[in-house]
Amino acid sequence: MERPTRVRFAPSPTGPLHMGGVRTALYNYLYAKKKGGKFILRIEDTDSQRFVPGAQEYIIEALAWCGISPDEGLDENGNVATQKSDKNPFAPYKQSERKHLYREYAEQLVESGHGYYAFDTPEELDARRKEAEANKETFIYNHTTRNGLRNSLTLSQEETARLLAETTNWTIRFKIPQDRTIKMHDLIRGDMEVDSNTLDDKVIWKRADELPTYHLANIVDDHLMEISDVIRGAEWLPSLPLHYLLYEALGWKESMPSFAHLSLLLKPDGKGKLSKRDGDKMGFPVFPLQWINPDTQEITRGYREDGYYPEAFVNLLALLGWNPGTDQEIFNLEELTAAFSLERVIKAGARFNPEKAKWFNEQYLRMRSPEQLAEEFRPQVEANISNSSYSDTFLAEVCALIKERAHFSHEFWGIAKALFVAPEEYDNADVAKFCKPEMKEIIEEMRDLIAENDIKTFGQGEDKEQCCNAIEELLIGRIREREWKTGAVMNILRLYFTGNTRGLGISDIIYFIGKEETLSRIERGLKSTF
RNA sequence: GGUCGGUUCGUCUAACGGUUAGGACACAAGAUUUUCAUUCUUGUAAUAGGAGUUCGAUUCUCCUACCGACUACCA
Repeated sequence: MERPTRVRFAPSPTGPLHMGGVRTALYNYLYAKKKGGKFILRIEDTDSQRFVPGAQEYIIEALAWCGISPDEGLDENGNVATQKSDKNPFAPYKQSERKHLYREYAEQLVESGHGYYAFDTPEELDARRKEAEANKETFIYNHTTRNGLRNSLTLSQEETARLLAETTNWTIRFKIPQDRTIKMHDLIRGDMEVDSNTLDDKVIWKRADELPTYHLANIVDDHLMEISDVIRGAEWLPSLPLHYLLYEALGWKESMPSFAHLSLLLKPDGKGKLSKRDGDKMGFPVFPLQWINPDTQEITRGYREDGYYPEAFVNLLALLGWNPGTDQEIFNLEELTAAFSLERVIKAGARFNPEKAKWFNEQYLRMRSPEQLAEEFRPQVEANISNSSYSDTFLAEVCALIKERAHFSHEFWGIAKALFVAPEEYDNADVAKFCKPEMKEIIEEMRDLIAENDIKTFGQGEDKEQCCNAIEELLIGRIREREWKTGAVMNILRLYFTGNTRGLGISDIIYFIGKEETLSRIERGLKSTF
């Protein structure tokens, strides 16, 4: 029986969305699109203690930047939907606004014997755990211990009723069945089984804030929202047996979604999973967007602000733990959708490699047209030159020349600066190396050669290649004729043009700066270095 | 400690039980170039260890080691 594919990404608004979270969202999105289904966003804010202002907005913005916007969950204004509509039939999509729903199911579990009221305080439980630890035992809140604890199973009906009415710190726990082997299936990992006696009677509802815990809210909402497949991080694998039992106890076993658990993203070096600190330490972002901590105003860098294209970010994330089985590495979102399958998701954790991330961006940068790049470049030019009036064509031609020298478009100014402004100083080591006294006359002759000839440069009607070829023939022609060393001559010119002897080609520079500026820079160089 | 998951070049990964174990990033060398970068060519480099099943194991089973997650009235 095929049912419509409906998957959800269900983050908790406790801070900015980590790149691992974005990957989970991406895989959900790809899976949904591949199957012609729906990708749903649900905000899981059942932890009133850990709510962080702005986190929810951050999540929405990050998904939008990546181009993986949800089919359901947001209203026309881009906020989490609270009202039912054609687009959002299961609204609200935020658990705090669904809180009235959960208690009913928790009570249902108590009535059917799958749950009970527990009156233990956190301190009491903590003491029990410490005690067990001291005796080198493991404290499990289950059939071996629950009968010795304060709950509706051990207390009289009257006492239970009294505590229920008079106190507010009780919880509802799920009663894990005894001596069961729970057989589970994961779309990525295959079959697994767990002995129910190793499981804890988890809290599923808290009287203190009248909110469910993750486990209950998650199962109830996935059921109510008719979720067909749950694709989530591997950190949830240990709770899968509990979730199986919850579906069973609620009578929803038949419509239980299938599960897929994604492996974690690991640190580039060392041990453990990728964390915010690694990014700070090693100089790469861990978050899609910049995040400003509302309490401390501390700024955490993001891929967007670091100059990554969203396409590149999505591409590199997709290949971290999944591959198409071919040598293709560059995919746009449509191609990813077509190629994606959970069967090819890797079981092992993927170590993130910042170097490869840069390579991906470089690939996308090269795919962009000179005109697109010019748009990105113009603000840099304007920031460095007041009243600049360079044409789109000029900037586009510059971008075409320099695009292969950059990983990011924000590097453009640094690479192309010499095409806009004369160097302010000359590299001392280069001067010492190339500006030998005998070169002075040679450079003067080159200057005169340029001055005496009709040199076509940008905007003079001919295309760049023709102009540059002509310039090169003129200069190299003379150098050959006089049997000078090409490098010795050209590097001095480059030094005068750019300030050092590394970088752009001489004829390209002359083409862009024009004859007048060329002569002026040579003149100034001659005066300063001999 | 307990439960669960994982393990192929430094990294991401490919390989119906039969391959000289392939590709990419990074690195190195060479070629090209007026320099740098690009580009091209080449190279270094891996099946965690041990048993077993099999004619044959990276692939299947078990054990060991290591790594990770979880072990909250957090998600």
